[in-house]
Amino acid sequence: MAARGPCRVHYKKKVTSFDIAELAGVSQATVSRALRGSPDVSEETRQRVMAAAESLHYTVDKNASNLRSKSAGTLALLFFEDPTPDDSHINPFFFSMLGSITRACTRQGYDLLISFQEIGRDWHADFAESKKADGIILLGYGDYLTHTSRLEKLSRQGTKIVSWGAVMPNQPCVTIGCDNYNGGLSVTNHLIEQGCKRIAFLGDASRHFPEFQERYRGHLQALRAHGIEPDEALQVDAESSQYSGQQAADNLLAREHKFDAIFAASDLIAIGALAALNAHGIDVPFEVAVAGFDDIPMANFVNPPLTTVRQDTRMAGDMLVDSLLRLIHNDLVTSRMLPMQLVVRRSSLLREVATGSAHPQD
Amino acid sequence: MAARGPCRVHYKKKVTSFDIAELAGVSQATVSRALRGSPDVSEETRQRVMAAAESLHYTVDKNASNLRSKSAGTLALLFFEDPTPDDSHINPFFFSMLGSITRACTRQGYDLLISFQEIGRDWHADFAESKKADGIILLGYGDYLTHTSRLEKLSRQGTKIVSWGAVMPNQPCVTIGCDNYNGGLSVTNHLIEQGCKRIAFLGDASRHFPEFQERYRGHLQALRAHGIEPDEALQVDAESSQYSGQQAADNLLAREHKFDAIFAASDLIAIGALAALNAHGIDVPFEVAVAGFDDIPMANFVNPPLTTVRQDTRMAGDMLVDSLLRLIHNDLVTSRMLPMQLVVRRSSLLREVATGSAHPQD
DNA sequence: CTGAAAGCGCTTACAG
DNA sequence: CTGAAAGCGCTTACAG
Repeated sequence: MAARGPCRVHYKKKVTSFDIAELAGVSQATVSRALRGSPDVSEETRQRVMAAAESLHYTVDKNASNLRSKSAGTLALLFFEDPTPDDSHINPFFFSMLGSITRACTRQGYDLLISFQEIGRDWHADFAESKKADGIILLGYGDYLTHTSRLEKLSRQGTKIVSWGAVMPNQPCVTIGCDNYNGGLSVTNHLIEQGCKRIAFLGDASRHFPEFQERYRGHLQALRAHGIEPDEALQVDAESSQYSGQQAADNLLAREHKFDAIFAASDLIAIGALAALNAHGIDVPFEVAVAGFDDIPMANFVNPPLTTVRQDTRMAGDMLVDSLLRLIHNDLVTSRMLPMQLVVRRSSLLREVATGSAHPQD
Repeated sequence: MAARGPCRVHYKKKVTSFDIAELAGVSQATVSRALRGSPDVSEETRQRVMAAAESLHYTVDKNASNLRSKSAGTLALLFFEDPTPDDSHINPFFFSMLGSITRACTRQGYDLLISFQEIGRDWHADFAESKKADGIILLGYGDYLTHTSRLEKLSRQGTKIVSWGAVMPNQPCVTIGCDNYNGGLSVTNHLIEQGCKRIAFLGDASRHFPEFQERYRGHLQALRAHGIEPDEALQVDAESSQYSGQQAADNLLAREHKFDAIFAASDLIAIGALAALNAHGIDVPFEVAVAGFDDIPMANFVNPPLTTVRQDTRMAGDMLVDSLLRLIHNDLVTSRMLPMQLVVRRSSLLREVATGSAHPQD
């Protein structure tokens, strides 16, 4: 019985470098060299090999080449944000990062593997992860403390890791992050300049969320610099989600402490707060000014448009990939802090300010 | 000179299945079988192998196993949304999909490679893509027509592809999508029930955007079923972005045709329209009711909360991965349409309706 | 149920 | 500048 139908696919034998070698009239080794751009191959030979490869739609088998050369040619992106029941509530900010990281990888000739596995749960899966990729990029607003010991263990095993987050001493791995402290500082300076005196902070400012903590530090510093005594009753914990922001704002309103501004530790929190204020019939910005952090694309389209701190996701992605590759090549790498930029929009505009433009940093 | 410092890393020899074999006192072949869960291995042997593997932190080398078994163990996710200058303006809806696709892959033991390369540009990169992964999942609200011929070519070369999009005859590949037609139908039915008579449609309803086109078809059908003659002046092209939605709404307002509702082809468009209406001091919903499509997480947090059509991203992701795997295994696969659900929120509520619950479909 | 052996498709010293 | 050959770490008939 002649095989037909489902077996059809087997007839098409895989094109290998030997096929190209034969067609180009060279050895298989030379094909490999030519295709990898080795300087040892004469230009004329290379041309012939390239043409042969093209004509047979040949591409190098990644598995074979990686096996042989002992590099995966792949980086892994691990979202370790604390899981929400609903997958969808991931910070859009990280989606921007995803874009820039992907492009940076492509530019560098690496593939990008992606995973949402919580690093907190399945030790084995993480480890497997570390063997499939040459290195790992960590992304998330999750609880750092629960991850720290794990990170240290992975690092000790030689896994190459860079993380987006708070650039601080004693981080378990190379970290790239924005200048959260000065971001917090400029937001609160701006709110004070607008005449706000009782500024609430929405976000968990504990050691578990070092980025929020840094933003809060900047906030406190700005208050003190203006002779305003911080009031603990004006800080309400929140994770980075609209829902959490909404709840935090509701909490704050229930406390019946007066406040004239909200500085939310992230745009999602700010947008949740906006919804809560709205539901209570409170006018933004005239009764309560609001500012966020991240400058997600939506920030410019909520009502009113949200004052926030822009992080340069493009540069962040480039730098994460660049740092990881240096780590992989055993080059020198250090953690780095990226500049940020205050973006003033209507949600905090009580007085005239040069609109749309960045606020000068102090 | 004894090597030190940077060479340190070479001392740590890679753990292979031979090491496990020795430790467990079996052959390397048995290690492989035990770890892959072959029924040919006695439970007792398996236990011993597992323990040995664990104690040496051994994990199977993916490159080697894939090379041998001739499968990449990897699926690729290709975003082919028409590129924006700024990476960040990708539809959050697809981020939800990304989450569910990732999890579905993990469940099935596949890795997920991700790429934003526009399928329209680099033929070679695409082809390479297709060799690195066992199959490709296509995601995007981009212009289908420009991609069709390319898809057909890839399909003909035996590349396994499934696409998220409009389920229609003559699609170049297996397609999973939601019921856009009935989605459009129920939105417009709902708006009419609320008393709206002149309903604008914001979105490119041409063959280039078949999903929008289907939503528009449903919209027209609902109008006609209620004896309302569609007015071409009330359809304005828009791509799926807030900016484009804002512009479209501005355009619509400039036309000075009266309208009492906007049905936006996506939530991003709707949110842009909301911003435009706002800027013009037009009250939503009482002067103009607004509805979108997708139910992105932000839809519930804009002001007012947005009526929209929910697509089940969880099921969508499962189904995309499942279909692709069937395709890879040469099983029978057909395109499938997923149910959708109208979600009524304040942006379209002119009369009393059972709040928060789904609107009964007609 | 287990082992010995072949071989997946490359890369890279080594030798010329 | 090129070729012959070894070998990366697995999986899987094949034989027992």
